[in-house]
Amino acid sequence: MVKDKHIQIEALNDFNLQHIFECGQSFRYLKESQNDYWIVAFGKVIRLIQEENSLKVYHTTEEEWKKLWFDYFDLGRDYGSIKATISKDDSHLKEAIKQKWGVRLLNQEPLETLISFIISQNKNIPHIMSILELISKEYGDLIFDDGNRSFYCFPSLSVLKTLTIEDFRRLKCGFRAPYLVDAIQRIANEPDYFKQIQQIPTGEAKQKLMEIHGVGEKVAECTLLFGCGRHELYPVDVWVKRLTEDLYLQKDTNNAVIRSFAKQKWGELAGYAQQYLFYAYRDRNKGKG
DNA sequence: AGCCAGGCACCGC
DNA sequence: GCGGTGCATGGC
Repeated sequence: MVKDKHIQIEALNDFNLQHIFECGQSFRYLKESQNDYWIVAFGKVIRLIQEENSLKVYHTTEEEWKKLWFDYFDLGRDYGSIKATISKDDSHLKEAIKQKWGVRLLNQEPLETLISFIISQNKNIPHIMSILELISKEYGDLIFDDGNRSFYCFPSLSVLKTLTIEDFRRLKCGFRAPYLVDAIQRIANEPDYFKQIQQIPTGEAKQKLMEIHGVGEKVAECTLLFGCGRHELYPVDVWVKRLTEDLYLQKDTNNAVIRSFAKQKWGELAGYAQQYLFYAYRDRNKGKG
């Protein structure tokens, strides 16, 4: 159906485009049709078409796939064994994984992840996506245009650091505008900010991110889980709070207790458990408040 | 029309 | 430390 040049990836396991992109971890994709997605990251755009266990990837090369996208999709990891471990003796996870078997934790760019989750507070996913699209259209480079579809990359730090609170308000960020400016200024003013984050223990990295005005525990943990490879984190938002209380604990449990429960139950794999549970539970209950 | 959305800061105790 | 409240915006 699409005649352009592409590369072919074979023998994929535990991989489903819809599950990966619609589980709420990433915001810069466009669903062309079932099993056919455009993805914008790393200043590039690719189109992925999945059939069973194989994938056609357009607008990339074998080298680029190995260098960027393989790790982005976390393909070096055996999700079969992760799923077996976290769902052992756990009927809730067994059920969530049965429904959302193809989720993978994407290794996304830290800065874009942080900005995305600062914007995410008190918003739903479609609105987060539209704001990120606005920011990219206005301040990112046009990276693809075939007359039918066009895509803009997420702006670089050097561009972002020139934006003011008023700019972000104009981009519909509302009360988050000063948060975004504070985050960007701190990162721009500290050389290798995220390199440092990568090198320190998770708890310290979380504290450092929380120095940013407008970054609390949840945004810090989402940044670290989805953007810095800290797959042991179990970010507690309203849904995760609700589902953990509902399935495992009891109502009105303190968030710190929820996090320590997850750490004790799933250890280094808590982030995977969080994502399967979050996606399945939200799907099942959305609209019910 | 009013309520809600992958929270957070700020304010009273 | 904790619980309550306001916050910009858009979709329903």
